[in-house]
Amino acid sequence: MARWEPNASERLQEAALGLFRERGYDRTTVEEIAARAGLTERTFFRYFSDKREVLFAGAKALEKLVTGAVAGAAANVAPLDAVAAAFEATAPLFETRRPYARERQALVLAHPELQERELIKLAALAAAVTESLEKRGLGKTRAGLVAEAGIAIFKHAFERWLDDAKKRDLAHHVRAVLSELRHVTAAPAARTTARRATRRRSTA
Amino acid sequence: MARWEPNASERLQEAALGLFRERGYDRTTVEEIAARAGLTERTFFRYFSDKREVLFAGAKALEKLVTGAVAGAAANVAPLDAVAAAFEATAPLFETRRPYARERQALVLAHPELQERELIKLAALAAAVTESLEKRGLGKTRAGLVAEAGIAIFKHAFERWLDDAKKRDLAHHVRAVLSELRHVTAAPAARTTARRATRRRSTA
DNA sequence: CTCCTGATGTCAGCTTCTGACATCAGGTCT
DNA sequence: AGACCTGATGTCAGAAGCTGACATCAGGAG
Repeated sequence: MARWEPNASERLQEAALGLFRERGYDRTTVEEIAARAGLTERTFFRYFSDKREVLFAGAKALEKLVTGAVAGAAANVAPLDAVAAAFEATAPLFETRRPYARERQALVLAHPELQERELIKLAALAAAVTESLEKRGLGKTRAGLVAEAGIAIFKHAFERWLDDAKKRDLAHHVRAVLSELRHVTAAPAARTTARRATRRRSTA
Repeated sequence: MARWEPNASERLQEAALGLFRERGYDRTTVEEIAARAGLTERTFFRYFSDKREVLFAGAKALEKLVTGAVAGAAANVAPLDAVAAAFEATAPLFETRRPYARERQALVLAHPELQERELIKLAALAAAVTESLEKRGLGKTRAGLVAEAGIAIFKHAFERWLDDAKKRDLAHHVRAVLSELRHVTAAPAARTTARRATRRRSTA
């Protein structure tokens, strides 16, 4: 028989989420979270470096999944396609949790401090993907751009997925958004139909 | 004669930067910053909503400049070009301050809490640009993608500009990075020379 | 049986940030 | 002129987040 109840971290996460739902994020203290989990404030801070972090426990797993997929992509796949495919591969992580994801999204959106944390997690993910791409031989800037484009695709795909009345899966939206990105970044040679030529400086 | 020394906000910014340089960010308290500026801690928090914010006073001006330029771009310019041009237009804001920008960059890079703040400022900028693009008739997702691509271009261009031994201006680097982005997001029809066809699902 | 380890608790303290209220020079209104 | 208002600042108390140092103690290792 163990000395303490197991799964302290999970208990803290559940307690936190419950309290945030009931009272809101700011009106919940770390002491209250710990108490609900049967622990003390000090122990909370041993598991999570700060109050926000309790909502981002899954970030490391996501990062590993994505970077692994990028690293494992066939060498002849275009970098952006490899990254998009890697994000498609995360669909199973979320598939069964759409209601939870929606609730979490609303919570984060309502609190700038949580948005900041989300943004730095995504930035860390972008950095990790960048590194994977550099190992495939891409230059630093290009690797960074592709990684950040991938993050942008993921963000918009995720948002669409959350709101999708037709309940199509995340991978579907990733493909759709990738297609839009390609459309919108395509070089502006001949746009729509009849237009006077646009004055263009030669880039690069 | 005024009742108080003028330019309280500027004095606080200077005091903060000086102390951060001398002792480091974490070992500087808000009370010390205020004291150096001849004010009290309470007054500091009247000018800046938190300790980090004192380093981001220029963000609003940057946002106005960029969104203004996007809104004022000719209607026949491709959205991504309009956004890139808007970022090129920010060059004068930085041109004379390369050493300061470098120091600030190092400070932010060394402190995750400052990175978070920088990221959310960029996200706000992206949101503002997105709105400008929507007014030009772009759909929500496309506007968001273009804005975020623009931010990515700006970030990498800025980094290159900081380190550029040849001291070329920011606009030059924006154009170069834009070109790289276009290259790297181009649809992968016929890549380099001899390759076996890549299996591709039809997107969208 | 003893010792060590590791998860937890206890406690004191610093810093950030906020609300409530006080102060008071200078301009405004009559 | 004199009363009054305004707005920038100061003072004070306190909540909450977070940290370092040290104590506790069940269970495993030897």
